[in-house]
This record gives sequence, C-alpha cells and structure tokens, in this order.
Amino acid sequence: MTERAAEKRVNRTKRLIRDTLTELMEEKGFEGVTVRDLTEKAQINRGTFYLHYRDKYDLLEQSEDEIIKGIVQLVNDIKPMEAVAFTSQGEPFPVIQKLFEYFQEHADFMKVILGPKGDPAFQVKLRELITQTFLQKIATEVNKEDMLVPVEFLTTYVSAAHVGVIQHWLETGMEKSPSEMTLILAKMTLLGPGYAAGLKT
Amino acid sequence: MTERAAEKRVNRTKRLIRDTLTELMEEKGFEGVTVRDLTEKAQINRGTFYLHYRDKYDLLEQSEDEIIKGIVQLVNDIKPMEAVAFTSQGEPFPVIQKLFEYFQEHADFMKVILGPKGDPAFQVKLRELITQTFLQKIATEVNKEDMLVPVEFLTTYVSAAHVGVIQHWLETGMEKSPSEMTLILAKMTLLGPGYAAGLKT
DNA sequence: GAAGATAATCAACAGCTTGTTCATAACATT
DNA sequence: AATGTTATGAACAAGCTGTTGATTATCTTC
Repeated sequence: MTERAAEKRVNRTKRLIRDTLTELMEEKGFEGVTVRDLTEKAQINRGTFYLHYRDKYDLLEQSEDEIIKGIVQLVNDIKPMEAVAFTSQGEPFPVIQKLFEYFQEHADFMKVILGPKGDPAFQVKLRELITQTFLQKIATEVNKEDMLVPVEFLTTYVSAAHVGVIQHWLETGMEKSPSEMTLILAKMTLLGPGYAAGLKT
Repeated sequence: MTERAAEKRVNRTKRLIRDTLTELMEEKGFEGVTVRDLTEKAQINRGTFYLHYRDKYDLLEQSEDEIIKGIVQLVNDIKPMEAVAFTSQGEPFPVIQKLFEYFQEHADFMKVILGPKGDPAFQVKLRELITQTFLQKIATEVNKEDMLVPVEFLTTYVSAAHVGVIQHWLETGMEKSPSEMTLILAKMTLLGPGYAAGLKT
C-alpha cells in the first residue's frame, strides 16, 4: 500500500477521534473524558487510539497545535503591510477579521477549548501568539517614552481582552459577523473602553 | 468535646489539605493531582480526605467558593460611594486596589488557579463577578445611545483585560504594588490602550 | 484478481486510582 | 477518667490505563 492511501485512512480515523473529543469535552470537559468513552462513542477499538496517540494529553496537544499552526499560517499570508494598517488609521485591521473567520470555521473546537471546560494553557498560548504576532510589532514602532504604562501590561491587557471577547462571541452563538466584531474590537482598543461606553461625552 | 474545639481540629486538617492542593497543582495541574498524592504529601490518611470532601472536585469547588466569598465580602464593605468614583474622575478606584491586595494575600492559590494549569471555569466565574459587581452598575448610569459598542462586549472586554493583567501580575512575581497596578489599569481603561501606548500623540 | 503492506480489531494483562466500609486509635473537653 | 468526635489503618470491588500478541479488514500494485 502506498503512503498516500494509508495517510487517507489514518487521517480519517484521526479526524474521527478529534471530532469525538470535541463532542465529549462539551459534555464532560477534558478531565472527564476517558479514552474508553472516546473510543466507544467513535465506535473504534481502544487499541486504535493508542496506535495514533500516546494518551489523551497527546491528543489534546496535537489538536491544539493544528489550530495554532493554522493561525500562524493565516497571519503569515497577510503580514507584509496590512498588519500594520493599525497604527495610524482607525480602520478595522484585516488580520483580526481573518482571525475571526478562522475561529468561525473551527467554532466547535474553539468554543470548547476556550470555554470553562477547556484548557487554560491554550488560552495562554493564544494570548502569547497574539502578543508576539501583532502587538510586539506595534510596540517596537512606538517611542518607549510615550508609553503611559509598561509595555508588558499593555500587551497583556489588549490580548486578554481580545481573547475574552472572542470567547464570549463563540459562547453566545456568533451572532455578529467577523467584520462587525473586528470593528467593535478596534473601537474599544483605539478609542478606549471608557470612550466607547460614552463616558467622556 | 465542644463544637469550637472540633471545628479547630477540622479546620486545621482542611487548611492542610487545601494548601497541599495548591502546592501539587503548581507541579502537576489539577488534573494530575490524585487524592493519594495529596494525602501522602499532607501526611494524612486517605480516609480523612473523604471525611471532608466528596472527591477532588468537591475540594476544588470549596476552595474556589471561599475565595469568591472573600471577594464579594470585600466589595460589599466598600460599595456605598467609592465604587462609583470611577465614572467621572481618572483617579484609581479603591475597590480595584482592594482587589489587588486581596489577591496578593492569597497569591499562591490565585496564581495557580488562574494560571495555565488552573481551572478555566474559575476565570469565567471571576470575570462574571467583576462584570456583575463593577461594570453592570456603571453601565446602567450611561445612556445606551452613547454606546459605540454593545454593552456585553464592552463588559467582556474590560473584565477579560483586567483578569488577564491580574494573572500576568501574579505570574511575574507581583513586582508592582497594588496601587501601581490599579493606576495602570485605570489609565488603559479610561484613556484606552491605544492612547496609553502613545499612539495618538 | 491475487499478493503484500498497513491499519484496525479483539482479548487479556498488570498496575494504578477511586470511593466505601469496617474496626481501632488518638484527641480534647467536661 | 468518661464521652463524643476526628483520624487512622486495612481491605474491597470497580473502573481506567497502556501494553502485548494474534487475527482480521482494507487498500495499492503487480
């Protein structure tokens, strides 16, 4: 048998396992899921699971890495100039919108992994990714002297806020479109939450 | 034996169990901790654990509830007027500062529970508490028409940002004082992250 | 269509954790 | 010293884990 065909069969099984993990995490959270549960629900042999993953933590890690890889790729495809369209203009940054579209595409997994039954380490990873990719770059373009607060707290504030809003958006059924969400986030980040609340009229 | 004495002995044991949980979570995360680990490290009988807690999830829940209760009480002690000192002035709100002092006091537990090996549900609880306690009140004092963004996203943005910064502060060894942190958060929230970064000079 | 290779199944295993139940020991007040 | 409560110790069935060896199913290629 050639490799491609094997890959096909393997990948089908792996996708089945990962999708089942998402479903079960929704019910019981990651902790509550046993390999037995998973393989029974997926209707595969328990041995098959161990053929592809070391244990359930390995499965989670691989699933998360795939998402992270997707985001990194997505960002790399746009970077050249648009990523920095942020600095001066108030226009919604297209990279953030792409991010929302990507999350929408993988909504099932993202929702549960970022939710209250998910993996707190993933949230940290995601925030770090946002910091590294977006904020760090911008931070270097600004004079340190102009900063009213230490950079680390600024980047933490913004990335945590973004991830939080994304989580809430997923949790409440994604009623706004990605472009609407991008605009909402841009307003609050650029004008400030206080101004956005109408406090400074 | 009177109740007080019994309570003392029981509470000593319970505190021992909870402190040991904090230590073990730091190493292995909540998932990785077994009741056996816990009782061995605490040097108590495994049966004693089950005398006080249904299982390890019950232990976690009780530990979290105690913290939440502490925060609620702390907020209720101040509420009358100061809580709203926020709306018009740029001065650091004293309630937030109290919050930081409280977290500093319980730093060990807060650090691990909010960290990458912690409980994502607690983060959600904490954010909801902040929203209910602080933001909701403020939101009612503002004309809905003045809002540039839907209230839900505003409160999510601010509460997620705050919890994120608190987590980062704990993670990096609490080098700034509670009052410094309060000021930093106030600046970013009132003036906006963009302005605080020096983007709008 | 048959041979060969890889993937999936099945059953069984020791090892571990869990939560419970007894009887017994330690403890602090009166 | 007597009493009531808490802590200990040992033992139990039940469940999940990760591994192994043998067998069957599936797909490509000749």
